[in-house]
Amino acid sequence: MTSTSANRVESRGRLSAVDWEQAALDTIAESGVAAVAVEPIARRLGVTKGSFYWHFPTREALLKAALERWERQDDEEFIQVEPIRDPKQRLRELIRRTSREMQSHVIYSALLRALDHPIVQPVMSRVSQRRIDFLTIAYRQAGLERRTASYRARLAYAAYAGFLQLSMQLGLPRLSHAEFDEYVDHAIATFVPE
Amino acid sequence: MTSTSANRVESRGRLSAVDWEQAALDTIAESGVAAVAVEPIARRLGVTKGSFYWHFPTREALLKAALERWERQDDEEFIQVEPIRDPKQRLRELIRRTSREMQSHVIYSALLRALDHPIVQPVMSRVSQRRIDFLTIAYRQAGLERRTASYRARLAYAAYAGFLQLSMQLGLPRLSHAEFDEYVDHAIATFVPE
DNA sequence: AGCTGTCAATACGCAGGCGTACGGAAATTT
DNA sequence: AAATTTCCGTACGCCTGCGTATTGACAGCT
Repeated sequence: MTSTSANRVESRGRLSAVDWEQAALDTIAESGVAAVAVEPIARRLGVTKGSFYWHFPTREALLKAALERWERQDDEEFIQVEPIRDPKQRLRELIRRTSREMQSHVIYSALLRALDHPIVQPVMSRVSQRRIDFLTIAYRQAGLERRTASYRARLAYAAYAGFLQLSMQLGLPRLSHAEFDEYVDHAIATFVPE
Repeated sequence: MTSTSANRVESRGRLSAVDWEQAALDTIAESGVAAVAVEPIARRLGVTKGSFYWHFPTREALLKAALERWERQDDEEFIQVEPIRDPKQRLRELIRRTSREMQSHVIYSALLRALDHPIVQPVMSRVSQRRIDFLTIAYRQAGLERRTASYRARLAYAAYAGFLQLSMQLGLPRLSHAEFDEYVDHAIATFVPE
């Protein structure tokens, strides 16, 4: 549950910078980076621009702060899978998680559509690199040769990114529940050795 | 070579609707769908809005016409690989082509970042569906069971879409020429049976 | 009670893009 | 050559979003 509504009247009377950052992230999830505009978000929060320009010097500053917040949250989420000792099991679990609670990947998907933006780009670059490294390590531990592990990790990650795009926006694959499970199993069989 | 410049002065004196559509496609390739605006493209073509609103009733109409043009061009391009009889060979060739002349996939990548747009969405839906069907048929001919072929096709296509996004905008994978070739070979080994 | 700092409303100017109205020039037809 | 069609320029009004300036409301401290 992200605080989607939060008319500040019914919560507390004043806003903080964090409120604006969270509202920006909600907006990104719903309508993408381009929708992060001062006046619309102000309306959403039930205030006017006057509030915003007290907390932030500019629109870009809000975007930057929001993305840094997201990046930190994202790191924490990834750590949950790390303790799994068996690397293959860790990879399978990773794929399964991704396929299920995609809601948490909505923002990633939205940011993927804004990779040309100068503020978004470095954030995504870092996040993607860390995730690919994570995969690479797992593949190495699973016994793959160094370069092979690297390629496989990149490939699996590309599939992840593409899958998000296609399923979020295009509704592809148009599958039943049972078929979807089979699809995920197929992905695991294809990407996880043995 | 798309007609990137084409100051109408030095070609012919007047423009047609097709000129505007092509300019729109060039703009999409360079700066994305959001950059398809009347006045900037008019400046690019060396005319004013007066011209545009003679050929098109609205901005949306231009976008629609441009995308329909692209969709037709895209279909023709795909037919080139179709005559290859051996399905596995056909799949390999498809992957190789995609990895090389990515320039022709620039527009696809740009449209992928605008899947939320009501005009873009149905076009991409059709194009993606046709391509996935194309892959599915190849996989079936290669001996895969019906549902397995379907899943494999979707998975390979997701990898294609994700690869485009990551490589176009993020510069990932950051590989040398030799490494890149190995990477492509790895993709083929992973996605094409045997 | 008064001061001060914090947050927000109002009002303004500016820029860029959309769409309209109208008029003019050049090419094409008759 | 005159009329008509085709194409384009100019000027305007509208809207939306950015950022600034100014003023005001309220809280906490003294």
